[in-house]
Amino acid sequence: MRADPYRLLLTPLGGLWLIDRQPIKNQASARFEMTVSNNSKRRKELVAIAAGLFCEQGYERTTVRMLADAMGIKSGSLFHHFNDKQEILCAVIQEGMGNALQIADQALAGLNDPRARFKALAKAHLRTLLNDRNAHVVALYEWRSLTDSSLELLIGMRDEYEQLWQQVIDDCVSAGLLQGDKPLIRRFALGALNWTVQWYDAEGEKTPDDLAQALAELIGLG
Amino acid sequence: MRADPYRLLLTPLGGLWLIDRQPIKNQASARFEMTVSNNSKRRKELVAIAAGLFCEQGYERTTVRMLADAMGIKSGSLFHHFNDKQEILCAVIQEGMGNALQIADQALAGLNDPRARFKALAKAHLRTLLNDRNAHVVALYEWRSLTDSSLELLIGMRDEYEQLWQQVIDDCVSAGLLQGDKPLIRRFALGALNWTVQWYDAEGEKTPDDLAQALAELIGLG
DNA sequence: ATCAAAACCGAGCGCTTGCTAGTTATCTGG
DNA sequence: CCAGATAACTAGCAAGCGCTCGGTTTTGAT
Repeated sequence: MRADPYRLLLTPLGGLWLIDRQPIKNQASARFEMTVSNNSKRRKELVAIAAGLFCEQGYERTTVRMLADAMGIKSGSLFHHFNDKQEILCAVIQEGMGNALQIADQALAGLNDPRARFKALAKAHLRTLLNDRNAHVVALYEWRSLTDSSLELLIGMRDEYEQLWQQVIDDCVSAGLLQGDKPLIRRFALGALNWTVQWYDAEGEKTPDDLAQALAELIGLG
Repeated sequence: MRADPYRLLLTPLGGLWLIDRQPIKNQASARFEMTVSNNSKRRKELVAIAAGLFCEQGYERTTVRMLADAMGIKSGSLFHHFNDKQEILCAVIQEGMGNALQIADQALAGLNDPRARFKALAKAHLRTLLNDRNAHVVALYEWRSLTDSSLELLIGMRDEYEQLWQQVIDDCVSAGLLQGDKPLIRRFALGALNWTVQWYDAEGEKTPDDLAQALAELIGLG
């Protein structure tokens, strides 16, 4: 599963891209089968703190002692909440992905016009990407440290999200608003959007919505 | 310098994006001031091997013993060629960046038409990105493990490359071929292109040139 | 053939890592 | 007010880490 480093990559905004991967048929939505060992409120706080550290320093360079310090506990106590360090990483990414899926669903609800759906999805994408930035940056950089089973869970969520985008783009092509290779358009669009995580300045003048609008205009969907 | 994890990110294709960073004025080209301690042929081989391992496993998870094994030497001997582990990482990224700059220069030489220059640069970008993929993936994922001085060197090269792109895009806007915020267009375009490193399948039917052409068409420069 | 430089080896030091075990403190519902 | 569950602490182990160092082999120009 980890053989080819290029073929499987986890992207911000919960995008685990696996080339030519068929969506798992009829699988129950991954976001409702959270079989995490512990879902307490305290755990959520800890996950948020971990997200910050992992984002800042990287997963491998963040020691359990650093995590514990930031959480105000001793390193041993950490393992009361999580079975191992990797589980914390998984929880961080899962959190970000879950939010992304939820927000995308909401954004599309009730919209029918392909152009409007594209814009709404792009805005939702950037909002969640830049809002849960810690989690998405961690997802981008650190997915390789996940165990196979964690990866599997997250890939399920990725597939869902990917489907959402592909449908919206397919509809735009069907309506004659876009032309070209449909999966390729999805990849270019998500590439442009995901890349914002690398340069977006929250203090700057442009809002995430502005960026989404600008991208739509660039590809003739303004 | 490492304070805000969002503001400074190293991208594939030698893009170290630093928000609103002014290009260093009149600085001698970084690619000719290779003040590396050792530039032997053997070293180049070792760097290529390291690129593969770093790409596959990540920098932190690749131990000096793994590197040495792959190189057919003992771990102690490694430090005859490099002062420390980080220097190997820097060398890997530097190699990729150097090639990218060289190829981009060549691609633009003699071309005047803005549209042709855009396409040529996009093609050069993808060719080098997917050709030196190991190095660029490492640059994307592992830049945070660089020391400040290594980072400084690479940022110089990044600035050069960034300037190249901005000029080509500015010319397209001036010629009326594109419209919108010029730096934003650059970022979207590079985002779409750089993201290919995440999903491109060398065995597939599309060549890097095909992808560059498809992107040009998507934004109306076909 | 010579010999200095370059490359490599073997052994291991000092330190950090993730994680465990056994124990204590704190909270919560009946 | 107490019993049980949850949370945190103390102390440290075993393994692995980057890296050092003195000595040996290989290489290549003369």
